[in-house]
Amino acid sequence: MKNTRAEKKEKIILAAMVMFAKKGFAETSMADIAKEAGIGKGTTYEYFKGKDDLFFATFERFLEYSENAANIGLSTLAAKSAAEKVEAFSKSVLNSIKEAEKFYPLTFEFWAASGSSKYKDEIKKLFKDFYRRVGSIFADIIKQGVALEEFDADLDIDAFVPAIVGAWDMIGLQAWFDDEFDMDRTMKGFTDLIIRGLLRIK
Amino acid sequence: MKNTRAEKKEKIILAAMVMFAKKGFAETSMADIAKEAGIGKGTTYEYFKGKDDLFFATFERFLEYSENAANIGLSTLAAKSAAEKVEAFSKSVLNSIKEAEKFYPLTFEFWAASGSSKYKDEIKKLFKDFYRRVGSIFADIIKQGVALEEFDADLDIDAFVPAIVGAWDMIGLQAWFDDEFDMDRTMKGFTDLIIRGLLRIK
Amino acid sequence: MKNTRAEKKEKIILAAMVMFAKKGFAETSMADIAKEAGIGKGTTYEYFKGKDDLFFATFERFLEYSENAANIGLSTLAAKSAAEKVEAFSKSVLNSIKEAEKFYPLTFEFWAASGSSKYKDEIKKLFKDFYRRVGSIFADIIKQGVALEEFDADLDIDAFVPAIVGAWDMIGLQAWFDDEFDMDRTMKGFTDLIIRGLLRIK
Amino acid sequence: MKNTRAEKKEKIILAAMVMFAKKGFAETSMADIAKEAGIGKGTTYEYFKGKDDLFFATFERFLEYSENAANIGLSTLAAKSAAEKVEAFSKSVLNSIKEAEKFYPLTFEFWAASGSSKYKDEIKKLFKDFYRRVGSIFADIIKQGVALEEFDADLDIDAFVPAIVGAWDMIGLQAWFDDEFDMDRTMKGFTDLIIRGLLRIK
DNA sequence: AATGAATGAGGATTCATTCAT
DNA sequence: AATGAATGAATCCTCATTCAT
Repeated sequence: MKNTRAEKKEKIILAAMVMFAKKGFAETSMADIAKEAGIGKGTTYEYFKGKDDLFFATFERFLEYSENAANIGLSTLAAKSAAEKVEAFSKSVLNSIKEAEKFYPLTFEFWAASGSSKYKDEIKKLFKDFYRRVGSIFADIIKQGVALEEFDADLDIDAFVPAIVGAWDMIGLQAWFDDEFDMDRTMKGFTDLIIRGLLRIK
Repeated sequence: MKNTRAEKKEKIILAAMVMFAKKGFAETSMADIAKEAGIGKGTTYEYFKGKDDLFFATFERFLEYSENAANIGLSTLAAKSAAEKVEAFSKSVLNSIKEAEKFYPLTFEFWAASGSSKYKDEIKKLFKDFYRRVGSIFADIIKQGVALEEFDADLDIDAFVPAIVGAWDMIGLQAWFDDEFDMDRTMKGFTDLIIRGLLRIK
Repeated sequence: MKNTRAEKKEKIILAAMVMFAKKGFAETSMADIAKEAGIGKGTTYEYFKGKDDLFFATFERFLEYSENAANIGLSTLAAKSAAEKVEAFSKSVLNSIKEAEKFYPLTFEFWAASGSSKYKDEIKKLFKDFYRRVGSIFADIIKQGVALEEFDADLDIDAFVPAIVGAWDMIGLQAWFDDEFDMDRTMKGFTDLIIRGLLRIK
Repeated sequence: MKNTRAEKKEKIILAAMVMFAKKGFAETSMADIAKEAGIGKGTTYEYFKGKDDLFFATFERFLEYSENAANIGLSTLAAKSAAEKVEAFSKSVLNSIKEAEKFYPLTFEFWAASGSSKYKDEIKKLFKDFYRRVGSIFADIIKQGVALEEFDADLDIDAFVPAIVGAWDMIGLQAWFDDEFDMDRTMKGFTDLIIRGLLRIK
């Protein structure tokens, strides 16, 4: 097989994600990553220009995962009513949060990097686009509900959607801080409230 | 004046906040901070054990500010109805976000530090307590609304409140990523939706 | 053709000379040389033990060139008087300096290597022998002039010849430092002075 | 005493000269220099921006020494005739070459650096100016001889002076290559020849 | 109390060399 | 024979921290 190169690159990215999540970007040495990847210290530089470059690659991979998770959520919407779709999408989001839980600190690293790293501008832009895209997926679901006259037409959908998307992210964050935090209950309670707010008032 | 010592300590903390917000924790050198504070490099060590210690002090100061902001929000609730209180509190939160906008990247640093720094456990705990406290303030407002039979009694208030509190934080985050982000509109739209969800359905 | 191996070795040596002249020994990487030679990075090691070995081969080639130049100068001495021979030899030296001008920095590298490289002793020895040989060629010309009673018999020929040979080298060096340096005029003026010094005083 | 700083800087420059002369620039590590100077590894960076910067400082110091040597030679010219002055100056030059003998390989390093180092342009310029200045000192001596009608008026002094100056440098170089090289005899023979060439032919 | 000169641990990176293909 | 992917030794440099003044 000849795609060894791509596979090895992937292996390094994964090792970097593991280490960055565990020790943070600054505290992780290139040697740590090489060791985790099971390769020589110099080999990393055959695949990435340097630590910053590798970090950025890690970020891109992270966004890809997140994006895929959102799309998978979208694909599972066989639900009948709009409210059920909202509920289903929320559950899917929750699942992807849970899956990525181990890597949650990575998110912090990327957010922090948007404030100070060499690639801060690119990172900010990619985050912005990402949140917009996810928001737009969710907004479409709601807009369908409005079209079906299930949800109220007076809502400023594009306004509150970013807040909801953000709220989801923060459920993961609070779970990170609080071992007793009940993600399921919070997600359910929040989704119920949102749906109550969305529904047409007869 | 005798409280010079406390004042100087304060000055150093402030300088550290400025530099950490600008360059991030790892990229900020103790020399940077001393320079920003207008003192000698060695002096910092007369007031703090080391960089980590100073960072932690910075974090405590940050939480204090945030806590105060929430309390100030609380103190301004002269509104009549519960819905108006929710609205007023939201506005107050928005104001404090706007005020702290320049320091937003600091939040990233603290979150990131909860994942890897020397004080990660303390930071996680303090964050957890902070979010719980803010949540509890807001939950009380809603509970009053329920008591007044203005809000629905079936709501699982403690469940969704953390999500709402989180959403507020993320409004600041998205504004950080997106220069065109309209915080006012998002906050208003979100608050309206929440209130619709809270109100008793007659 | 069967001498491919020797040709390739030659190609590598030439590539090394080009790169060493351009970037200096230390700054030139084996990859630079391989690229310049149009071969694979590992191939160099099929022909040379390592970088030092290749450098030494480069030095030997350099001395060969220089030696040939001196001999060619010698072969062109059809001039009649001894003074004319001195003049003709000087001109020939100047020509070879001009031809090698592009490679002048190489000389520095070899001189420097005589001070610190792995092969410093060999290099010193070869340089010594080289200067002695060139000096001896020139000394013979003068001695012939003495025999013909054209030059003064009281001269300590073997004493000053090394200085003259050195002076020629330094004409190249000063031209390297000084773009406005007029090599022709300097060589002519110097040769005239030397010949005046050599001639018998009647 | 407060000039400790300048003294320490000097100490580092000296240590660097010793090490560069011994191992060459590329092979000398900053640790080598620090050790030779008897200071900590990091301290060097308090006084010099980096290795290149230190090297350049070393070069400047080297030129200063050389310049002083030439000027001292000039100041000792109490000789009567112009020929005696030429002789005296030559001797003085020889003395300074002998004194600097231990550091001779340093010259190679600087010459080599003029071909490839970061500061190559500055080094080339300083070398050019240096050789011009030394040449001009020597040319003045000869011109005085011409004015006194001791030396011939037909000589193209500015033309051959650089060659003579170069020859002096190369006497040191050949002594470096050849342990048996007799600097005194070469210098004497060369000077005699030059003077013969300079004198008016009656 | 305040300072900044001195320090050395630590880490990113380069590159000569090896070796499996 | 030719290659280039892999390696780790080696080194420059930064910076948190100490300490003499």
